[in-house]
Amino acid sequence: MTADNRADLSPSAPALTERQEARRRRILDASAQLAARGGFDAVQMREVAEAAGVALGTLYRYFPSKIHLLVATMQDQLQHMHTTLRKRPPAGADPAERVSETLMRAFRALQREPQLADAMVRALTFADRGVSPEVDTVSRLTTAIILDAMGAEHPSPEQLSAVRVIEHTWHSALITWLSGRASIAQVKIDIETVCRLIDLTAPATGPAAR
Amino acid sequence: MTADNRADLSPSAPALTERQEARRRRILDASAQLAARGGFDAVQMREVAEAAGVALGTLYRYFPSKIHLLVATMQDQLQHMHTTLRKRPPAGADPAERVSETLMRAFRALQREPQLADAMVRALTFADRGVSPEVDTVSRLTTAIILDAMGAEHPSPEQLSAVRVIEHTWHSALITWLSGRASIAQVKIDIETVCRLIDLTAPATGPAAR
DNA sequence: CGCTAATCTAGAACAAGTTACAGACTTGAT
DNA sequence: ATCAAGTCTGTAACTTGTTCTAGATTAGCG
Repeated sequence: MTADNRADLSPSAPALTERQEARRRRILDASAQLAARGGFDAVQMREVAEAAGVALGTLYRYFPSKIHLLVATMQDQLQHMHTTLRKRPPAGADPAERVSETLMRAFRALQREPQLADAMVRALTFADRGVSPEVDTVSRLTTAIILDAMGAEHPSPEQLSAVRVIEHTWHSALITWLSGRASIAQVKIDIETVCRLIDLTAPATGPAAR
Repeated sequence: MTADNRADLSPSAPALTERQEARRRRILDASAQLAARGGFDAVQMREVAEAAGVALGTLYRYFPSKIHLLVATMQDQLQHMHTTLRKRPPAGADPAERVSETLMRAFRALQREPQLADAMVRALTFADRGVSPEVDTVSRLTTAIILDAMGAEHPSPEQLSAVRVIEHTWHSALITWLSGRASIAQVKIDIETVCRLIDLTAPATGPAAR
């Protein structure tokens, strides 16, 4: 049913043919599958190409580097997550609760495929200037998810700053968890801590506000 | 004067001879110099070895991977920074101000050698489990710097959480700046925003408190 | 259909991180 | 001073990301 929900993501893309769309999908799937097995290192370009039934040169035509490929994989997964989350919005009373609930839900999803998470997050933070547009897309998706959870249609600049800081914390906390330097509980605490910033920047919330 | 201020950093190290200490230093200096020129990519193990006047195998004996080398380089630089900062403590009135002042000072230092910053920060966030101990050392150093700025001798668990979130934001904001996705001004805002968490967790500060 | 440009394939080649190894040099203990 | 163990050097080989090339296929168009 959700056949073409990425159409508006890259308006610069020159409209792929059906076979090309299929190739792209095979590549992304192969990437995710290899990543789920062995993390970042297991996503080897030759293996991705073979698993996707595509020549190495073609793989590089679609994704100009391993980092591009993995960031695109992350885009793909985030999209899933976003639609999933929209179906069951968080139930918390205030925005801070809803955001941390949402992020913890995402976190639990990542825990189910820690190796995949490893590959995607490492690629994301390792990406250099050449991948900025793609990384930015991921960032915008993440922002959208958080704003959704907050229920902020027209966020103030202050709220946007808070969201940025939440994103920073989210990425960095994931990294500490993935590299075994922080426990799941620790990540939870960090997320809840940073979400307190939302209350701090809330513009007169509550029923009797204004 | 500050001849041996890293003695207590790695009690597990098996006491190097003088020549070995000198080799280690030459390697770290070569690493920092190459990094300052061309960032992460310019730190090539063969070149580091040559610049340090050491065989490739020896380089790998001292630092088992490029990531280890760059994380150690970061340790080294952080140490400098810490002693520098201790000389002129931040002047702000409340802890949040002092911490953001300190971090902004560190940020300005990094701006002077953006390529070096790139190499170190990318290595830090790309490091996997095998480098955890070293990355942890860097993290502890950073924590110490922040706690120093806060003036918190015996931080509460809540305060420690805030510090962790500040560190997350610090690292991730640096990355967005290094990859050209955020301006210097943006980083400043993010740091100031996250530092507000400190007030939130302050245990009865000020003379007339409680 | 037949042409042309773009795309795809297979495979070689190159770059840089990492490993392996044989022989020379240091170190520390006796 | 001498010996054993450990360290360092120089160099080649291996791995995986990336680039390149020549020829086959495909897509769009008249």
